This record gives sequence, C-alpha cells and structure tokens, in this order.
Amino acid sequence: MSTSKDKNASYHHGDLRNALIEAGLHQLTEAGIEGLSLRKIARDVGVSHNAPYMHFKDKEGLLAAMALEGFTLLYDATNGFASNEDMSWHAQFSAVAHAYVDFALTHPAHMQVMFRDYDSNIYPDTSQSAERAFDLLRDVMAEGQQAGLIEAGNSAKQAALIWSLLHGLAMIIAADKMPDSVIAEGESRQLIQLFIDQVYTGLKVAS
Amino acid sequence: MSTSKDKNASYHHGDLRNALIEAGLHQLTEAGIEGLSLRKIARDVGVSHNAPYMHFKDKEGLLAAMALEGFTLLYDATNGFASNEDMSWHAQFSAVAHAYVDFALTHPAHMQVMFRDYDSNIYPDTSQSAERAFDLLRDVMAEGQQAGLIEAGNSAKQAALIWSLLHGLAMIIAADKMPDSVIAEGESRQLIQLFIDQVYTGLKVAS
DNA sequence: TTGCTATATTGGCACTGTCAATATAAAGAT
DNA sequence: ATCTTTATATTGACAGTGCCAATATAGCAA
Repeated sequence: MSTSKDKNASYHHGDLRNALIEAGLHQLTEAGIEGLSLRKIARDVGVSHNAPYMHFKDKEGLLAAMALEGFTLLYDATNGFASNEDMSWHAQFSAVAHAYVDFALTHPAHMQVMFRDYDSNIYPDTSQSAERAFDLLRDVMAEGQQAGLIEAGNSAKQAALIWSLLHGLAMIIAADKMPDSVIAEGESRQLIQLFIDQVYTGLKVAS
Repeated sequence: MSTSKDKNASYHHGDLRNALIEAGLHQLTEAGIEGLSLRKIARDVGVSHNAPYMHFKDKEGLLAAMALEGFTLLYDATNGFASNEDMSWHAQFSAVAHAYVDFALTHPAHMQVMFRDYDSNIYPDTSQSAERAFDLLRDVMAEGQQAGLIEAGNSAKQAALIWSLLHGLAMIIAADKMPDSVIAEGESRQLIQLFIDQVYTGLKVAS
C-alpha cells in the first residue's frame, strides 16, 4: 500500500485502520454516503462495533481519511495526462478535463465524501491531498502559458476557473439536474469538449 | 403562501404539510442536512413522530418538497436582475452570477438538499422548479445573443456553461477546498467577476 | 345520527453513533 | 522469563433515528 506508516502491521487485526478505510470506500460505492454505517463497516472487517474508535475519533474522522483516499484516486486518474510529452498541450488539457468529469460521474459517492467541509486544522492531510490534485491542473495551465497558447496571468486562478467549470458540470449531471435540452442521457463528453472550447475562445463575438 | 393547493387548510393541524416543510427548512439552516431529523421536525411543529407520514411517503419525500422551496428561493434571489430594463446586459449577467453564488454560499445546506439526485419521475415538481431557475439564466444568455454581445448559438448550452462555472465555484468554496492562493477568506466577489470576464473574453492569447 | 375517510397518535422494531467499563494481546523493562 | 505498561479490541448500555402496524380521533357526507 502507498499509505504512509504501516508500523502497526500484524497487531490484533493487522492493519485495522487501512482495512476500515478500504471497507468504507467499498461500502461507499455500494450504498452511497447515506447508507454508510460505522457499525456495518466494522462488521464487514470482522471487528466489534467500537473497534474503529481506536483509529478514528468518530465517524467524521473515518470519512476524512476516506476523502483523502478519494483525492488520491482522483489524482491518479488525471495524473497520466498532465505533462505528457507525447501529447500536445491542447490534448493534455482536454484529457485532464475529461478525466476529472469521468471520475466524478463514475464515483459520485466518493465526491460527496471528498467535498464535505472538513476542518482543515483537524484534517490537514485531507486538505493537502485536495490541493495536490488542484496543483496538477494548475501546472497544466502554467504550461499553456509557457507555450504561448493562453493569456499570461495567475495560473492558479485560471486553474480554479477550469476546476469550477468541470466540478459544477459533474455535480449538476450527477444530481440529474441538467435539462434534457442541454445533455442527453450519458452524452457528457461532447458537452465537456464544447465547454472547454468555449472557455478557450470566449463567449463574446469575434471583433 | 404561494404553494399551489391549500385545499386541506384548517384540518387537525391546519396545514401540516407546509408547516413541516417550513420547519424543515428552518432546521436545515440550523443543523445542516446531516442533523436533519424527521422526528425533530415533527416535535418542532408539535405533532407526533409519525404524523409526517400522512403527507410524505418518507424522509426523501419531505426533502424533495424542501428542495422545491429551495429552488424557488434561488429563483427569487436571481429573478430581480434578469430582464431588468434599467441595467445593461453585462450588468444583468454579472448580477445574476453574483446572486447565484451568494445564495449558494449563504444557504449551503439548502444547496445540499436541492442537489440530491431525486427521481424526477417521482418528484416532477422538484425537477420543474430546478428547470425554472435554469431557464432564467438561459434567457439572459439569449438576450446577450440578441444584443449582439455574445456569439450566436445554443443559449441553453451557454447557460449550462455559466451555471456549471458558478455552481462549481460555490460548491468548492463551500467545501473549503479552494486554495488560499486563489481566494482569501470571504473574498469571493472579485473571483466571480474575474471568472465571468475571462469566460467572456476567452483564455486564449489575443490573435 | 350513522357511517366513512383523512388525519393523527401510540407502541414497537431494528438500526445508528458514541460513551464507559472491561478484557486481551503485544511490547518493553527488569 | 516474569512483570508492567500500553495499545488494541470487546461488551454493554443509552438516546436517538426512520419506518411499520394498529389504534384513535376529527371532520365530512349520507
């Protein structure tokens, strides 16, 4: 596993902390965030209903740990396309954008857990894992600037714009709130491409 | 009240259905969606814990009704600026955009209830109230086209772009996931304006 | 008044998150 | 090796939850 410290492997359980996170993520995809139960997770792992409290302060603590894993998955899903020498900048940009929305739409429950309002003082690691995923997009924008393809400026704010666009699109689709006139069932790819093309070109009439 | 049928006013309770929705929305702002309890709502209204089941199939049913009210509130918050003869199109566009994000940031729990994935077959009224709020923004885009300010095209898709942008921005900020390098505490207004300016102009270098 | 139906209550069930007290296993010290 | 200490896990309990079934009650229609 890539999860930092595995000092307490082969204790009573072995590595209960990670087992709980994994079982939690599994239940998350099965039952969604509403159907997520601490006791059920414990049951799945085969420990008593109070064992999780050795490793997490409360349910929120486990959720924060699961969110961290979620951001790692998101990072992995997008990382392959950024800074890929074999792809043009436009291709990289487009691929990262599609990958983000794809991840969000195929892991809606993960997104719900990831985008809760955790206290970043209490869960700094979770915050950091989110920022790491953001930085990937910021780097893409910075490279676009260096290539002379997009306007020079604050690359973080440019990344924030794209992120907001993609995130909003995914959340609206996931909530089934996008009108049929805009998007047909499961036809998100063309819309994503249209959006990033339009943001690149601008909405205003050509002067 | 604006809520359609009040045929069953002055029954045992008077109008329990609406009272539950109102009490629910009140609790929503106080305790958030997680702290929302059907029994507690019933207690607040002064009825037994099972009275709500006369008016809603289950908790989800009440949430859907609350979501409908939420979309109405959102519509009211943005409606004043659209098609306002005293404002330039750019001013209207900007005002609607700010109003959307303002609403989302001041009513985060409402947004959570509104953007759940309701079955639109079971709750068509809720779906319709969402679409009504969307249509307002679509009309703004259509007027921008007619004024010759933005590129002619599918106004619904243009509205979807702006909506996604604003929605994503609000959700990311509400989840406290926007990096400090992008936005300082409570300074969302400038970022919104920057975003809509950049979408209007486009990211690509001026040719 | 007599039925009838919509509305509300009481009681119960399985489930939840969390606390307190207890047991147990591993690691460290002697 | 034995003892001590500490991290880890269990058992039991409590208030709270959503929801089902059975019962009561209020308003309406005949």
